[in-house]
Amino acid sequence: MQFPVTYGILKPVTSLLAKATGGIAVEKVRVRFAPSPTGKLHIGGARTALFNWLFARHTGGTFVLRIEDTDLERSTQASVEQIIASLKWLGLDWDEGPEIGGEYGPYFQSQRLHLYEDKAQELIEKGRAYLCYCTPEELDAKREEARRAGRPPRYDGRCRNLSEEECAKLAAEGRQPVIRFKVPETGETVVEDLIRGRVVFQNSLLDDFVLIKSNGMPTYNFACVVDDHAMGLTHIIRAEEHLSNTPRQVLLYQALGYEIPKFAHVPMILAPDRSKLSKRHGATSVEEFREQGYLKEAIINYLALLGWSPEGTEEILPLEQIVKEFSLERISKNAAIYDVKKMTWINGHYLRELPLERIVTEALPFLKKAGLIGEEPTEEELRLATDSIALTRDRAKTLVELADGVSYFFKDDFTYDEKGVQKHFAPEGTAERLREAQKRLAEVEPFNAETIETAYRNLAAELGVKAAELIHPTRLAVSGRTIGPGLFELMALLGKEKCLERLDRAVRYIEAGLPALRQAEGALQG
RNA sequence: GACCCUAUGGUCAAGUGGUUAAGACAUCGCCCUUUCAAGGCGGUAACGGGGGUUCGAAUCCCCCUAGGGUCACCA
Repeated sequence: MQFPVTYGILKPVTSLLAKATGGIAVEKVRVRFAPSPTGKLHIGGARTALFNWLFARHTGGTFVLRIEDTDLERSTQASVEQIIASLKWLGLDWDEGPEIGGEYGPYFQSQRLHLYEDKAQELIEKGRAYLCYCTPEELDAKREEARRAGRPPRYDGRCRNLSEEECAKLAAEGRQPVIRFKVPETGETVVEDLIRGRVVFQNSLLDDFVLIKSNGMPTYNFACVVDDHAMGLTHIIRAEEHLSNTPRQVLLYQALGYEIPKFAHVPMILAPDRSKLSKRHGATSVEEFREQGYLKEAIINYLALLGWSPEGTEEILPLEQIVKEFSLERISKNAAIYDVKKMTWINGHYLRELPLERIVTEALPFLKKAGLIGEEPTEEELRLATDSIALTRDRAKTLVELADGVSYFFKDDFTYDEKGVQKHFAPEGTAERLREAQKRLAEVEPFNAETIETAYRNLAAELGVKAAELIHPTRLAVSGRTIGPGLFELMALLGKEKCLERLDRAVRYIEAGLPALRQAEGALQG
């Protein structure tokens, strides 16, 4: 095993700030998000990152990003890039970490291996750790045996007191040792958690866990402690799944003579079936939600509300407000089931409240994907996109819906909504009325929402029908749909020429296709 | 299985010994209306169960139950 990278000063400094008032030393907050790059950033991870980020921004502290890539099998460069891209997209910027460095770097654990090696060596010298030559196969067998006998599957500590000769003998067999921590056999370890309070664990229940694997890589619990200390972190805010690991880490802090940071274990986010989030629950990664047309504002806002609550009753909160209000005290203790419906509602809110240009920018990729505009949109396409989105965004909940909702402004070859045809095209006299409307429309000048509406209302009066009887079939004729923006604005944007064409097409459609449809219906009813 | 955490409507969640137990999403109804949204108004719906403590428990304690988490050379 080699340790190719040298890193700078790893000083365990906790920057102290003397408060202007009274001279009380106040520790400057340093927190981190430490994902392992074994997949995309899922919403649980994003929420943990968010809470850390919020806490840092609220307190004027430092937010560190550290990549825990010690699992050689599962870590990938692609995941690193994915996670970084998602964090950036969400706007969760870090003050130290990959791409920007910092004085406590490097920020990839795979580049800090000799630190862990040193610390493990130190523990061995202190008599707090030892070499263990048991093979994974032997351990598996023992675990299995213990399980069958109904005993807890703990490591039995058989290598705890190996002599040098014994070690040499086992090494000669070609065994690669791991380094294990010597857990006290008695006593208890207390975890003081900012959210859970005081949690006590019996040391006798813990076994001698591995610090350094036989391939030279550190385990999570070890690397985590070494780095959290080396990076001067003051608060460890992470998901509750780590609470049970914390006594091991506390033991390590003590053995290494480190000051113990403050812990805050935030509740987990569960899938709707109450189980841990996984692929089978549909979209769970930030990237997937993005692809489904969610805005970062909505995701952030929703995630902030999962496990944390503002003091007031308003739930739609701009990020600045959340930063201002955020506090660890208001984080709840119970796991939360995420509810896409609520996030979708929030998304809809931002879709109609954010500046139009912003929504257009966000929507463009979706319009391209839907084939509505080209890779390099023309001036004309951009104008139409902006205007159609302005008309439509109030009714969309996601960018995907929005792109779908404006599609008929860009494409002529839409089909008519089936139920709409039965309801609005089938009635006797519809073709005639549409023909009449078309004629009337041809004379409307200028062609704007107001003039169109006047023409329609007048025509309805003359024909002695309700305006709706004209409006509904027209909507279907010009958009293929029964729902959408106000018809007159829609037509104005579409332009006279297209409206006339589409009305004509509808009339021909009704005249050609509907008799057959009516007959079929008659046959069914008769 | 052992250990740890948690427990207020379908979901999020306020609440820290005395409240008609907030609010939001969802859902239902009404209004507005050319449709659909949005918006407005209103409705349905909760303290898991059992023991204590107390004049008084959603709030404190114990037990049970349920859910989740951890028990790896994964993180």
